[in-house]
Parts: sequence; structure tokens; C-alpha cells
Amino acid sequence: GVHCCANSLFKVTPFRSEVLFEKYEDGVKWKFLEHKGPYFPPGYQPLPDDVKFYYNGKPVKLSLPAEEVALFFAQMVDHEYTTKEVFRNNFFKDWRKEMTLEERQLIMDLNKCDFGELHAMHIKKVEARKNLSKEEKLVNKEANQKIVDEYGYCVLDHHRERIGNFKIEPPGLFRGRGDHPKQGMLKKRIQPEDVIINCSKGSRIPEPPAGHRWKEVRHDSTVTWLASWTENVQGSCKYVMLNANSKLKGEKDWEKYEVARKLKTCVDAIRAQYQEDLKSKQMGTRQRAVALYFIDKLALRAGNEKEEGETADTVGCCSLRVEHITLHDTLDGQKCVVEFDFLGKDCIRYYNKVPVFKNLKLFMENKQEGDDLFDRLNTQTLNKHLSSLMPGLTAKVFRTYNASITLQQQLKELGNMKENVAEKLLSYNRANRAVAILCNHQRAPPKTFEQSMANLQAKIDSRKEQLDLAKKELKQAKKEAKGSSDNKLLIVVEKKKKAVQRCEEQLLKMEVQATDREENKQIALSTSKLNYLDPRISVAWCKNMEVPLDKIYNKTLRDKFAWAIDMTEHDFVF
DNA sequence: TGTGTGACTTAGGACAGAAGGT
DNA sequence: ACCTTCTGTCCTAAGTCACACA
Repeated sequence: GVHCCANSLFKVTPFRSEVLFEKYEDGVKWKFLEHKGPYFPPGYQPLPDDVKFYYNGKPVKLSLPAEEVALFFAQMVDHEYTTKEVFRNNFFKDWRKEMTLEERQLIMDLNKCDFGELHAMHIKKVEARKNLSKEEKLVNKEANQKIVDEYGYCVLDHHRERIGNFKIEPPGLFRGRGDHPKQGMLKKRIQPEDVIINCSKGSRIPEPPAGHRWKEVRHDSTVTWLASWTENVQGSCKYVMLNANSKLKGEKDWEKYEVARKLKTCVDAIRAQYQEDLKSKQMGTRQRAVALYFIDKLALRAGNEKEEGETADTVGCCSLRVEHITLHDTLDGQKCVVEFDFLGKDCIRYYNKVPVFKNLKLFMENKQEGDDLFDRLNTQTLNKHLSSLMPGLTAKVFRTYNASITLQQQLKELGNMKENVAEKLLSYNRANRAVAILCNHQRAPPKTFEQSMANLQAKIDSRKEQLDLAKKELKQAKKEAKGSSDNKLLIVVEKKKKAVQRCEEQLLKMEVQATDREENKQIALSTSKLNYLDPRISVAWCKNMEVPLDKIYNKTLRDKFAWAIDMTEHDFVF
């Protein structure tokens, strides 16, 4: 068995932890919590009389609730998903629920609806907002700041803390990711009567908006949320919680990385065991071993089961199905290759080819499309097994561990003290990129990507011509200066030499930029920086490499990782 | 031994304002 | 001064995982 590190995890006192993190017993998260409650979005402003909705070519004055929902649709008519069948059907069904009986009897076909004037009004409003004068923008900014000042903070155990999302989500049409079966459904306006307030008994209880009352006021110190409500589209809970720079969140973050560091001390044993388990007589054990290999080696997510028809069809490790992998006896000259092709979280495609064992073939036997690859495995049993190997170990810890250890290794390999700051930063970004690739953090290529790439290429080309010209001129100047001792001619040669050099430098810089941009086309670096990379690695790297921290962490990140900045010495090792 | 759900972390896209190049 | 590109911030959806309950 592997059993390591048992019980020791949180008895170790971290550096200065008694100052940074004071913990309560039994899951108590706070003793005192006071806040102003969430901020509600402004109510619906009815359409002006001259902006009309038309049905079948005739103007129709809609009831206020129907009008509000019509405007949600009108605002997005130039977006692709209003053309999608599922979106339109869901929208129309929910819209009709908001209509009066007469409206419902009249408006039977979405295709006969003309939202043109409503859309035009919306566009005009957006334009107007963009064209506000500096002063007007400042006025708006100040008004927003006032809202933040009033609602954006709470007091938690003697500390004034920033709240993360103190605004109630405004109503609108649900936009899921990918092929979401609920896209287009109406996300209803949240009333104070829907909201549960959580605060401490001795605190000033937030006032509900005039004429309203809260659904409930509770005093539950075992949770960290300040307010919650149930969202109507998926029926899930939404929470108002603290900002990432809060003590509470910082402590949680630190714990997460400590668990990952703990994994470092026993990952070899765990790997040895799952390698061994690949040969187990128990099918369940074998499946678990292969799944663990995927989670460890490929950084796949656990893959909880999902309710069919409620969400887009995405999978993780445990929920992989037969159609998501293809086995090749040989592929690109390699033997026994498995080809992964599936949609993961947020409908981001995972595509990869890796050499793999015969086991997979076994798991695929007598199965067809739609069948689970790991039919003897789910995330609960997997995590249960993992936590028996090391306290606190779950599937996602592998992602944190592998991301952080990869960054540390890459920084060691790529780094070079002799480089200038720009070069060091490039190395840092490369290391960061290696992690993003491992974790499959993708982004849609920027809309202007092709164009801006072409622009850059054009610049490179013209610079090349310039370089050629400069070289010719240098040659000419050399020729003229040859044999002559005229100082003027020698100065000209020097000048031309410098020009060539400058040109070459600029060209190189642009070419590096082009490569960097191309390599980053579909890769998002921010997610790993924010959620997977132990900040102490980066802080220590900055200290050792003499790179100012603000070159890699902006203000928000420095606030979020204040705990790490505070405790990390140059010799920190993940 | 499975199932639902509550609480929390992780995720990419939209957008506005800042920064940088010409 | 203008235009483009980059960056930060907000937004909220979509995961993970533990626990209660049958």
C-alpha cells in the first residue's frame, strides 16, 4: 500500500501562519459577519412610445413583462445563437409564458416577430454610451464607485473585506456554452423574496429594498457565503462570496497548494501502485489504474456524471465514452496509440494522441458508442481511493500538482540569469504556456487575429526590405571607403553598420513577437496563473531572477497572492 | 451503494480603458 | 493625435467534491 503522510497535513505550522491564518474548529468559517446585502440591478425601463414591436407587420403594444423579454431577444438578434433552433424554441416558449392571454393568442410564430426597432434602439444606446464625454464617463464611474463603497464590502472577523460578486445577476436569456439544451431560456429577475441572507447574529441585518423582504435570514457560520438564491434555468444555487484577496479565500488557496506539495512527497509511490494495478485481476482496479494514469499524465479532470439533457454533452476522465477514443495499432510510426477527441469543461475540445497499454482494448470489448469506457468506475470511488492514499487527495489535486511542478521545472530549464528582463519574461511565459497546454486551457482566437497577424507580417516584410537596402548601402559605403583614409567615409561606414544592426534587431524582435503570438493563438495563460500555479514558485523566481513581481502579477493577482508574497523567500521549493 | 444537492473552485468570453506604435 | 493591440475587470457558466439521506 501507499499510505503516506497520514494525519500530518495540517498540523504543520506554516511560516508565520499564526499571523496569516487563524483557524476555527469544526468547520466554523467566521465568528462575525456583517454586510449590506446584495445590490439589485435597476428595474425595467419601458420602451418609449415611438419604438414599436411588430407582429405580422402590424405594431403591437406589449405588456411590460412581455416587452422586457422581447427586448432581451432584440438585443442579441445579430448574434449567431438567435438563429439556432434550440435557442429560438426555448426563448419563444418562455417568452409566451410572460405574455398576457391575448398576446399569447396573437403571437404564435417567432418568425413573424419584427424586433427591428427595438434592436435599433439598443444599438443607439450602446453607441451613446460609448460616445459619452470624459466628464460624463467620470460621473458614471463615480456613481459606480459609490455602489461599490456601499455594497462591495463586508466585515468578517474584524477585517473589512471586499466582496467578489455583490451584484444580483440581471435577468436575460440564458447563454450556455456549446450545444446547451437550455440555451435561450428566460433567466428570471431575482427579487429580494428569492434571496437568503447569511450573517452573524450580533450583526446589523441588511435592509431589503423598500417594500420587500428577504426569503430568509440565517446565521450559518459553517459556510462562507453572504447571500444566495436559486437560479431558475438549471435550478442551481448562486452565491455572493468574498473576493479572492480576502483572508478566507487566501487561506483556502494556501491549503490547496499545500495538499499539492504533499502529493509531491508520495506521488512516486502512488504512480508505482497504479502501474502495478494495471495488471490487477480485478477489472475495477484496472480501470481505476488507467483512469489515474490519464488524470496524472494527461491532466484530465475527474469527470462527474451529468444529467442527460440538462447540460451540453461534455465529459472528463471517469465519464469518457467509447466514441471519445480511437485505438490505433500503429499511428505515425508509434505502436499502440490512443487518440482522444472529446469535449471537456466549457465545451473545449480535448485532442491528443498518446501511446498506451493493451488494457484499453480490453475495456472497449463488447461495447458500442454511448457506452462508458470505465463502466466499473466513478468519481466517488476514485476519490475515496485517493483519499485513502493521502489525506486530502482527490483527482483535481493532480492537476494542481502537475501544473505547479511543471512550472518549476520549466523555469529551471529555460531560465538564464544572463538574459535581460524581457528575455526572462519570455522564458516565464514559455513555462506558463507549457502548463496551459498540459491543462488544455484554450481560448477562441481573437476575432482580429488573422488580420493583425497579416499586419505584423507586412511590417516584417517591409523591415526585411529595409534591411536589404541598408546592407546594400553598407556594402557601397565600404567599397567607397576602401583604400581611402578619409575619415568622413569611415564615419559613413560606421553609420551604415549601425543602421543594419538596428534593422536586424528590430526584425528579430518582430519575428519573436510573431512566433509568440502564433504560439499563443489558442492558448489561455491566465487560467493556470490564477488557479493552478503555486504563487510561491513565481514569487521566488522573481526574487532569484531579479525580475520585478509586477511584470508577472498585476495588481489583482498581487492582492490575491498577498499571502504568498508575504511568506516566500528566494529558496522556496514547491 | 447510489443519488441529489449544497458549497465551493475553475473557466472562457465580452467589453472598456490603457498602452504602445506611427 | 490617431489607430491598433493589449490588459484588466467583470460576468456567470460549468466544473469538483463532500455529505446527507435512502
